Amino acid sequence: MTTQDIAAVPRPERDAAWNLVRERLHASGLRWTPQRRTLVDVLSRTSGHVTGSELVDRCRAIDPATTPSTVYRTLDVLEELGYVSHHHGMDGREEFHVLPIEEHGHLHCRSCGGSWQISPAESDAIATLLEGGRSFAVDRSHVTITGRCADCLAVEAARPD
Amino acid sequence: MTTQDIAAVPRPERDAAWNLVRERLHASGLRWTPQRRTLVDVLSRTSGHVTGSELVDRCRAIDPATTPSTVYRTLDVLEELGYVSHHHGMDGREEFHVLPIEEHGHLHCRSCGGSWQISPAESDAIATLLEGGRSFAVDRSHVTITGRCADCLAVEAARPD
DNA sequence: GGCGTTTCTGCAACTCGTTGCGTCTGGTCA
DNA sequence: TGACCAGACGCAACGAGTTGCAGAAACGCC
Repeated sequence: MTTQDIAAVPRPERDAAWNLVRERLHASGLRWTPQRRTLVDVLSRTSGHVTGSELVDRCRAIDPATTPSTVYRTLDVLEELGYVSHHHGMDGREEFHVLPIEEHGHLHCRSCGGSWQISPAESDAIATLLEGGRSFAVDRSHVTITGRCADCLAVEAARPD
Repeated sequence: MTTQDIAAVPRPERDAAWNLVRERLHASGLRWTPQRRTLVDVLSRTSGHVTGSELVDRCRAIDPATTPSTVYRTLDVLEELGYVSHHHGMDGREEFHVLPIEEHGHLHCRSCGGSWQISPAESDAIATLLEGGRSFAVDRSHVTITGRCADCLAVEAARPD
């Protein structure tokens, strides 16, 4: 695993955003260390969802001395700065979502494990619906709904079981 | 396999429902063992939400020889029979919900960890909203929305931070 | 460049939950 | 009553993630 081949994602603003990480850390009195650089490096080449252990693995590919506790602690810091967000998948594993440009929720298929985004408008509608009757502020970026996707439904319907 | 058989059971007959567990197991070619009796015993005296490890602890209080793997495997079986349902809390821990009389989702406060039920009507509205635009069958009993409850919001508002 | 402060790291130990495997036993049939 | 066998059990090892602590090092200051 190396610098080049990961997803050919980067929009210009995205790299710019990542370059700001160091400054943001300094501004908060936090430090810029080789270990954090490694993780930011990995994250900057990642799009969509990754689990915590996947990130640990990718960091180890760059620096084999990487330890899990450092990665998870750095992820906490980056989450506080808004560079990643996390939620728990169906199996309870942590899933990190890199650079949430806009707040959105997720649909999660419990059969195939697939994941799709819920549009901000839909998250908003759900939040409004629930907030209407009670005093509760819905965290719009944490809306995760599980069920079964079209493909898995088709497979199940086809199988007489 | 669904919750349908017990969904119609009124609350007074809850104990009766548990007495049926043995028969339901037999009907499925499964066995009634002392370990399962212990867990069913614990569950029959539990309402609302419990974590897996809490259940292990309570079983150990009755039978100190209880092992976690047996408890979790039995919970899987009971979930398949519809006697419990589980979802993952904010911290990724498993949370079991005993005897889901009707399908409902949850509101979860990320500050205090509190949990409230979402009415079936609301779960339904959310499901309808999401299923409208796409091919996806929402699992209505797994709708879990996080945010902050009124109390925690008040506390945060009061603190100048 | 050297120094002091404070954050961060790495390790080890821990929790929660899962899985593989050999052994045991509940339930059935003769 | 005894034998059989699939299902269940207990153990041990594992994976993901967390935490406490002692030592390392980033960074501001002189």
